[in-house]
Amino acid sequence: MPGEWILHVDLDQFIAAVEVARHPDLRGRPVIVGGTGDPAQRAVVATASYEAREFGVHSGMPLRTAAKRCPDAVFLPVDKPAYEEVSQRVMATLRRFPVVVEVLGWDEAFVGVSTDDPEALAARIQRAVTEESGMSCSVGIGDNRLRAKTATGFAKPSGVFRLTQDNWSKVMDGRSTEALQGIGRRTAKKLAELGIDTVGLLAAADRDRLAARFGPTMGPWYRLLARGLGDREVTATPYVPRSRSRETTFQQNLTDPAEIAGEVAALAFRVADDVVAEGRPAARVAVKVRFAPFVTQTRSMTLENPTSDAEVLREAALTVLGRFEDNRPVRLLGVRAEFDVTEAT
DNA sequence: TCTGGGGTCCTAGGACCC
DNA sequence: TCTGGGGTCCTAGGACCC
Repeated sequence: MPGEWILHVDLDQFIAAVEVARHPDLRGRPVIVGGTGDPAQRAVVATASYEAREFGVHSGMPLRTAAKRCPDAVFLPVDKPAYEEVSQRVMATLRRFPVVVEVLGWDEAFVGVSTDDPEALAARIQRAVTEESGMSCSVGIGDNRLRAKTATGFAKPSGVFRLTQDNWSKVMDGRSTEALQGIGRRTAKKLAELGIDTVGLLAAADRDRLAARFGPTMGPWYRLLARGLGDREVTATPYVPRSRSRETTFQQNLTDPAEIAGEVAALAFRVADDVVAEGRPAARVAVKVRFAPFVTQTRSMTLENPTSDAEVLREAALTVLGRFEDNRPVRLLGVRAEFDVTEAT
């Protein structure tokens, strides 16, 4: 009987790769994609090519900072439709194999498969993706989702790596807890304060102590993560979104209340379009305000009745906006619609 | 680090109800 | 009701991921 495997397929430097594929003269040069492509604007790096990463440029970094670190880089605007198109082509390639494909985002997917030779399948997938879309990808092989996804990190760029119960401890125990998907900088720091600064120590940590510090769900879950345990299920069932949101950071802070209200109304209309497209009514409306210098607050309300009506959503957003008391300059505004979670059968 | 945009899930306190 | 315990909803915020 062939073994059950999970492959995590992750496109290398995806956004930068799409740009290089259509501008071949950029190959080998530091390419940085983000915002409108103007490094003087308030925006951050969406993706940097490996050449740009050599200069310490990474995703999430302000474009301004990226420009200082790598002044010779080519800066390009984010072109969502272009990335979506390439992404769909790649996913179609994956679906052509006798596997279950679960799409996680533009540039990654889980593949569930029954095979005796996952490495051979990974290599075939890499070849097919490159031939059909010009993208290179890395593949993590695991006996569950967590291990497959973690393995991908060791496969980059364009390689294959297998992580299972057999080698998890050997590979992971000595690493920082931040190497685990789900543990970020903040949690790693809190863990370190408890004397837990490696995956191995977290795997052996006391359950009750973790629960006392991080809550009954998160505490014990961190311990499972450290042991490499997790879900094995891969499903092709389309994901049902919980919310839709739109937000904007302004190049200049807003101070005029009428202008702020106007922007919130405009965002509410955009969200309403998304709600209509989703085909399910919104049950809740939230407004997010980031005041200068960088203080973020949210206010929200549950609607009397779920609705897709743009006017009702706009009214609700403005009502919620009225509940903010701060009147410092506004750097960002956002509107989110939340759907009721319907019980799937 | 003068710090985007679009998401998800968990926690915790108070309201409210029985 | 000088007052318990449990369940659930609402709201705000935190953390994380790509």
